[in-house]
Amino acid sequence: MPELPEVETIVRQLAPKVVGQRVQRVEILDSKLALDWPACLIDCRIGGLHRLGKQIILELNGPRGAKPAAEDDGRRWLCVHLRMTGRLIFDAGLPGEPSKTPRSIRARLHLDEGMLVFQDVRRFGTLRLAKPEEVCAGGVDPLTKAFTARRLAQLFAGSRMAVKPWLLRQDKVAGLGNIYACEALYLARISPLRPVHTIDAAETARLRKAILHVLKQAIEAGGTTFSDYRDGQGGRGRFQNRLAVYGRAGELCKACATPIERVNQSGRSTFYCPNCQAPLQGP
DNA sequence: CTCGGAGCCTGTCTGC
DNA sequence: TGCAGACAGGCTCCGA
Repeated sequence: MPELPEVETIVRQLAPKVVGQRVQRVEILDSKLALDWPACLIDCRIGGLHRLGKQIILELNGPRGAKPAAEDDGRRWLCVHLRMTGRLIFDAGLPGEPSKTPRSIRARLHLDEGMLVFQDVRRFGTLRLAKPEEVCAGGVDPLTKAFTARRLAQLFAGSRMAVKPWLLRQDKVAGLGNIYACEALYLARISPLRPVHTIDAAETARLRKAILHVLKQAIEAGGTTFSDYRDGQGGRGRFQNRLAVYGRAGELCKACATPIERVNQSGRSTFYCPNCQAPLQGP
């Protein structure tokens, strides 16, 4: 479940290792990924690596000496979406590594030194190559200055959705997933069941602050490893130890000792404290 | 337009 | 012990 903090962790770890390197060879091991692009990648230089919402973007500069067609500067973005169980791990290719290839490895990008391995057990993840202008940024990124309480209130306007499913909408706010949506609502003491149009200005400001706090803390902890997530070096996150409600149904709320409840919203689990996050107006 | 639900996947866990 | 079924969930697509 790589959400914003997990993707941010991966990007920060991988960037110093891969930026500046050239792509020597591309292996597509999962036919579901088979597209006609691998050849385009050969000899491209990785000019940058960044996060866009939950996506990992590899900026590729065209092969040296190639003459781009008119109105095409040859720049391409390789967009990696990890979805549920995807991993993007740098393998330095040190001698003595096991040669066996797990079935879950879907693609490998061989670089001048080492390689990027795209592994994904459930095969929900995607790889696609696009021109930068074709890549949609989605909603506002919570870590940017554009993510103000006023902006959040504007986005809320007109919707009657419950706030937790609303927070998962990447076209509104890009980067939140189930874990951090639950955690942020707990921190803001807002019920996940509340329709967004009932959330007032003070609560909106509180929620914005809670989202930022949770995301920053999670990035500091290297993300949350519930089961599948691994960082760019194959390591685990540490934020799972600090989750207040997610995955803790039946355990007691740290603030008021009320048992944490789990409900289903739009087919997804929501965890919350029914006392701290009372459906009707907070304290 | 808005919203909920199915479907995509496969490893793991639960219950008979 | 073995096996079927439920479950996990980010995102897209479809229908009410």
